[in-house]
Amino acid sequence: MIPTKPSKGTQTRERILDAALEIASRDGLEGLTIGQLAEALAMSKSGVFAHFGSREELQIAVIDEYGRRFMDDVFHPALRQPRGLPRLGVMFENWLHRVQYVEIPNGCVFISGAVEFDDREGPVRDRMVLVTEGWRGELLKAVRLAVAEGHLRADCDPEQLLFEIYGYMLVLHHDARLLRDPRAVERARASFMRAIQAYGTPAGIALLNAPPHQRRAA
Amino acid sequence: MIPTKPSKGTQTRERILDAALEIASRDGLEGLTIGQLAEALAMSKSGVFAHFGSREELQIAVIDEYGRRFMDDVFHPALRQPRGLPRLGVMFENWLHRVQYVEIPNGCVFISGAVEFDDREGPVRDRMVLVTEGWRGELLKAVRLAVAEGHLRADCDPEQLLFEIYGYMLVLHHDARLLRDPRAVERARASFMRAIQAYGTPAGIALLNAPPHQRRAA
DNA sequence: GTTGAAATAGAACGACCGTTCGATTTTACT
DNA sequence: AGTAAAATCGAACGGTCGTTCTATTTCAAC
Repeated sequence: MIPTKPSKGTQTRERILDAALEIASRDGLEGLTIGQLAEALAMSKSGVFAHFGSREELQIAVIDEYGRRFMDDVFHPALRQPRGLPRLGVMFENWLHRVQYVEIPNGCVFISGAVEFDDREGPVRDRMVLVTEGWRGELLKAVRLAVAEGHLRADCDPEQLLFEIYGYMLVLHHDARLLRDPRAVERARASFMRAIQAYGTPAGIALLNAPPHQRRAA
Repeated sequence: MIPTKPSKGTQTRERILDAALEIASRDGLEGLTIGQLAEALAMSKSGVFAHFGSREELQIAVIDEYGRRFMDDVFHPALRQPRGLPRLGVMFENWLHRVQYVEIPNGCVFISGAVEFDDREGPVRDRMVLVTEGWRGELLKAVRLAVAEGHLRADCDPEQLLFEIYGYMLVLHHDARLLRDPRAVERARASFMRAIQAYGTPAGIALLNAPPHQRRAA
């Protein structure tokens, strides 16, 4: 199938989504309004509106697009690494990189969305849960593979380790953005390393520390 | 000084603040509106408004009151414990207790407020930072005392441990509220215990595990 | 009980919200 | 080039927001 030139509508939709991601990162999904979006794009409110049909659909589209970009930055490149701690380690480093250079400066839709919708029912909340659990599920698989490879101890509870890793990322956001602590990134890395020290096998830890990550390898 | 009977205005202000805390916990400080508040109290908007002078002042009052209640539940009772790991452990348990029975059901103003105001300037953000750093400062003191008492290893970085503990609480909120994971409380406790295993001395760990916490002791 | 102050109500304001609808412009295809 | 469809606009809707006024009611001290 030859890639068709995207229609005008599709192009505009992408432009809108791009601006919407920026606003939603900064102000949250609740702070994302159609009027604001229209002004940023020099369009009319109804022109923007027509592309999504409702604000809820717009919010859901933003969640999906944000998740896609996140996975492209953090998850997919790490799949080139060998299973086990090397792959998990690169996932964490990619994550840290994205947090440092994208989410700390601009905000994170996963985090603000989680807080905004954690006690609200409806399709937006459902999509937040779906996308979050998608990423967490992939992380969990990576941890389990590390156990299977013998890089993490057999008695390591993968969900427990996942819980702790996720916590380090949440507090990294919190400390870097609210408290403006420049040491937060290093603290998060140290926390991860300490967790691996506790849950890892000597062989796995050696594999994690040995080679400089070659994230561009085939 | 004999406690004067609170004037009508003071009484109403407390009623308003009480309802405001409930709404702000659920909907965040941004979701707290004067109209909603007035309806919940069966008052007029202007009647409510007059007690605070502006919405910002109301938000700040909510932050202060929330912080006061938090410290009364979590921090102050723990001061009856001996310095070091016993005190730190009770602080953590009190915290866990409050999260489990207050903040998971109703929401947490510290967390939603942090996300809402982390990239906004102004007095509300400043107060959020102030109250958050107040609590974190007390926690830090408790950790440092545990090092001084020899309950935590001399090479333990108190700010690093604090970072990790705070992370466990943030992910506990996240998992319990967004993902509705009932195991999150146990996961947070296990994370804390693992951190203490890593940073603690044998003497300190023994002190932490030995006596059932007697939180009512003088 | 009277009186001055404090507390509350009620209406109105300009602003922005999401959404609808009909008119108009722009695109895409034969 | 002509035409049907797609895209966009502009105005309007009811609603809620924080805030400002001016009354009116309620409180508290003498």
